[in-house]
Amino acid sequence: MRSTACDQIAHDLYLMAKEKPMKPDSATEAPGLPDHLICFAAYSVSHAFNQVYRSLLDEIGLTYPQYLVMLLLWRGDGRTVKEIGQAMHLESNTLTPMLKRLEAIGLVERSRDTTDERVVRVKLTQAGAEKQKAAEHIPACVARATGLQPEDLTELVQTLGDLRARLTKA
Amino acid sequence: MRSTACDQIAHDLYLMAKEKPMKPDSATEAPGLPDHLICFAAYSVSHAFNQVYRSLLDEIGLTYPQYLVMLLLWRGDGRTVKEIGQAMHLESNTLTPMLKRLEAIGLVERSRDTTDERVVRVKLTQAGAEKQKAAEHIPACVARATGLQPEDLTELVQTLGDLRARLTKA
DNA sequence: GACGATTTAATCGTGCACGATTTACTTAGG
DNA sequence: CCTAAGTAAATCGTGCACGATTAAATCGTC
Repeated sequence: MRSTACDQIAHDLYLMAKEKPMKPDSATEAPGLPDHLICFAAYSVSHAFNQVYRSLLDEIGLTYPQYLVMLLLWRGDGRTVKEIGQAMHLESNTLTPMLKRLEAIGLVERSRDTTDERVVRVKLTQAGAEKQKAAEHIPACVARATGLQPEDLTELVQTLGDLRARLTKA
Repeated sequence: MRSTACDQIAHDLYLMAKEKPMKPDSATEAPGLPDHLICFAAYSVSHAFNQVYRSLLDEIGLTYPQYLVMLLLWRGDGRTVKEIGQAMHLESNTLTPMLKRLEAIGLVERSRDTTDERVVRVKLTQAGAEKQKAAEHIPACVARATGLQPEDLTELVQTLGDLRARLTKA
C-alpha cells in the first residue's frame, strides 16, 4: 500500500531530476542534476522513519518528537526548555505546547526554576520514568527495520552528519 | 546561530545512542546502537534541506512542498490530485488545502475532469508557468550547498533510496 | 436499470515546525 | 537605585502531515 506510492516518488523525482539537463526520453543513465533527488531522498527517508516510529510509538501513546524529548529526559531529568530545544533543534514556540501535552498525559511536570524565574525545568513524573521500560524495545526494532549492519549504519550516519553540517553552514 | 544548535543535536543524540548499551562515560569509540542516530540524522538532514530551500523559496513565495508540486506541474501539466499525491507520497487531506493555496496565489487552476467528475485536474496558469524561470537557479544553489560532487550525491541518493525501500517494507 | 462496492476529493481534528511578537525576569551600566 | 539591554518562555498565525470520516461519482454484477 505505502510502498507503491513510495516507489512512485522515487521514480517520478528521479525522472524529474534527470529530465532538466538533458533530452526528456533519452539516456536513461548518467543523472545530470541529482540535487532534487538528494533533497527528496532525505525528505522521503525522514518520512519513512517517521512511519516506522509512528507504528511503534502508537502503542505507547507518544509521537516521535515527544519520544525524542522523553529520550532526553530519561538520560537526564530536570532540563530546561532551552536545553531541550538545543538538543532537538527546536525553540519554545514548538516545545511549549509539546511539553504541555506531555504534562497533560502525566509524563512530565513543568516548573519555574526558583533561582531564575525565567527558566522552566521539565521533570519526569513517576509515570514518565516508568514509561522508559515500555519504550526499551523500540531502538532494536528500528535498527532491524533499516536492514543495515551496525557498521553500515555508522558510516551512513557519518555521511549524513557531514552533509547536514555543510548544509547548515551554507 | 543555527549551526551551533545543530551541532548540539548531533552531539547530544550521539551520546544518547552510545550511552544505552555501554557505560556512560567510557569508550568514546565503537558506537553500539546507532539506530537513534540514523533516524535523527535523517530527520536532521531533512530539516537542514528545508532550511536551505526555505531561504531560496521565500524569494519566489513558495513553500517547499508547494515547490515540489510546481516541479511536477512544470514537467507535466493537468495532473490529477491523485497523481500528484502518488508522486509526492501525500493524500488529498494534505494536498487539497495546499492546492487551494496555490490557486489562491494564482499559480494553478483546479477543475473537475469532464469525463470523470470524481477527479480534479490541476493546471498551471500563465503566472504558474512563468514562475519556472524564477525557480531555475534553485537546483544549482542546493547542489552547491551540499558541497558534494555529483557522483557522491548520486551514491548517497542510491543509499537513501535503498534505506527508504527497506523501511517502508518493514 | 438498480444496487453494492470501489474510487476520488474534500473535510475534520490533532500535532509539529517556524517566523514574529510579547511578557516576565535578570543583569549591566550610569 | 534605576533604567537599558539581554534572556527565557509563551503566544499567535500560517502551513504541512496524517488518521479518520464523509460525499459524490463510477463501475460491476445481477
